[in-house]
Amino acid sequence: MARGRADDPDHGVELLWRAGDREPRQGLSLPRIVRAAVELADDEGLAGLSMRKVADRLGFTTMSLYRHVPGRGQLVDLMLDEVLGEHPQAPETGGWRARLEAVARHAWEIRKRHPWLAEVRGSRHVPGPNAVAHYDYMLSTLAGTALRPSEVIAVVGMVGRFVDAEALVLVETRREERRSGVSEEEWWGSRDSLYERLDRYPTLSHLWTAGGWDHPEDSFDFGLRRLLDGVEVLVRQRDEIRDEMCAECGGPLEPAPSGRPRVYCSRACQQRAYRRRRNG
Amino acid sequence: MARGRADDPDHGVELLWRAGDREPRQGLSLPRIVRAAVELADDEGLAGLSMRKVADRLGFTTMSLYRHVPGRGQLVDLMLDEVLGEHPQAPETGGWRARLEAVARHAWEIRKRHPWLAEVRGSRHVPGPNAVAHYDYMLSTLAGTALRPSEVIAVVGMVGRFVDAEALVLVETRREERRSGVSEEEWWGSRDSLYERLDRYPTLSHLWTAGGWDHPEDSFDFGLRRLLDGVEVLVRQRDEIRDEMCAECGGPLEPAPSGRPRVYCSRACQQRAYRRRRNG
DNA sequence: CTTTGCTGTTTATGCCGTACACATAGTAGT
DNA sequence: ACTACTATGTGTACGGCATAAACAGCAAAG
Repeated sequence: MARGRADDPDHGVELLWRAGDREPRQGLSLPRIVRAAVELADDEGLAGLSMRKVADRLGFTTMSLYRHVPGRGQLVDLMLDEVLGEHPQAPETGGWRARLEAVARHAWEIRKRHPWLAEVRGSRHVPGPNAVAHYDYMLSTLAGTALRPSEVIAVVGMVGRFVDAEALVLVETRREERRSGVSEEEWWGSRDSLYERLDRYPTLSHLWTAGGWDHPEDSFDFGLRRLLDGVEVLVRQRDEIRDEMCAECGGPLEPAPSGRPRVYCSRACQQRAYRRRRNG
Repeated sequence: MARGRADDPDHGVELLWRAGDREPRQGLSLPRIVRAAVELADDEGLAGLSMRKVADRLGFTTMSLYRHVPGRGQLVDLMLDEVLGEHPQAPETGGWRARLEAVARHAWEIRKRHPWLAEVRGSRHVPGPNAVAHYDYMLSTLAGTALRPSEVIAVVGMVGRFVDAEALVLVETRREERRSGVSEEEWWGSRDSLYERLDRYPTLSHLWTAGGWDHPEDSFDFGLRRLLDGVEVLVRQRDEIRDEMCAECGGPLEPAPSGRPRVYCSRACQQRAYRRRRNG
């Protein structure tokens, strides 16, 4: 096995989704390689992850890895699913907002433990079972709202990108601090030759003297709150619309004589929805 | 010149902020290097930007570049400011929301022209004059609101990261499509071996059959709207608070007998604010 | 006329991913 | 029991990357 060329995605799917491989008592094995790679990336970041170093860590030659993994790219895919498997989503209760916030904070925690997660780039990473489980759970937080399917997907995508963007700045500052031995604050504090030239920028100067940089907001908390507020605006909007129209055909909804809120405009629509739910 | 080592940030400041260098009629020069590098990155992305290729494009040897630029990192800093200089911020009118949206869309356009902008990583890029001008303008859009200084800064940071995150997925898909000759849609459409395994994920399946992926939201437009909605919630909240307290000392505000909204609680506060505005 | 500094070149070091040919060992088939 | 095949690990090599260090030519300054 592992004979597929590095650019055969289907082989990657196979590697990701086959479960419970027996691990040989000695020698290399895919899970061992992946775990070593995760450790390495935790220590040195994704840029510091090289096939050579992974092999060294395991006490084998570089090329031995290629007997088990098609290449570096696929190794990263496998690492992704590995760490998501270590942090299963704990089902939360509450409204959509509480659950979505919990899911975002969970992703944030995972990225603090494995900072390289946010550094993974590329649009064609085959998701493994754990990644899909996470994604499905994120989607489920909004499934109960009146958001349209495409909107649910868009919101989840946005939240994911938000967490990654925040994690990315975090890991970058951390790494530069570790590499140079100079803290971010110190480094920027030493840029006098830069600050000398900033007088001519009015708003910047004003916010500076007003102390805007002295007690900055927590970037993640602040951003997450704004983001959820923005989603909430949309959810409320959709809820209002839902209250006025048929959930199946979108037609107008006459108020029920009983005063109880109606969902479908006719018995026909109600049954169509029921059948759709059974089949799909 | 250009004798500073690659890890001397002050030398980078010097390079970025000195204006109007005379360009020699022939031979290398910093502006020519930067322009060639921008062209290259436009074509091949930031990962495709190498000192070798820049030098080739100019018809010089690799090492000749190092006579003018300390290293690749500083070159990227210079490229950043170069392209921001090509797209000056057009002053917009309107409320904070219209202006902030315009500024975000402007940044989005720049990133579509120079996709590598979003790929620039690292927390210690010295900003050049054009970068600072852009930043100052972004800050100014919110200066008229009741947001606290730290909140203005946080919002601007969030918007910037949002645009970069969206630009990043765009450039990544584009590049993979160009590299492989297979469109994103085709590629994912060919992953049958993956889709076979997704039945067990309920929300995912439900949204799939509901057609959530058939007509996806425009990621940038959708996200920007949510984001601005979220900021608006905060602005409104702060405005309410502002209406109830003194803009200078934060103390309670008694309603004026005339009914006209008051801003300061006392003449003393009004004068303090006036003096502060004159000095800062 | 020589010294100095600016500019470009040459060579070399140490990373990286991975293609390819080879060695070895265990196993299935006869 | 002998053979052929397969799985697994190794060694060497190629092309690409950033950049350090030494060197060569040339122009202006002394």
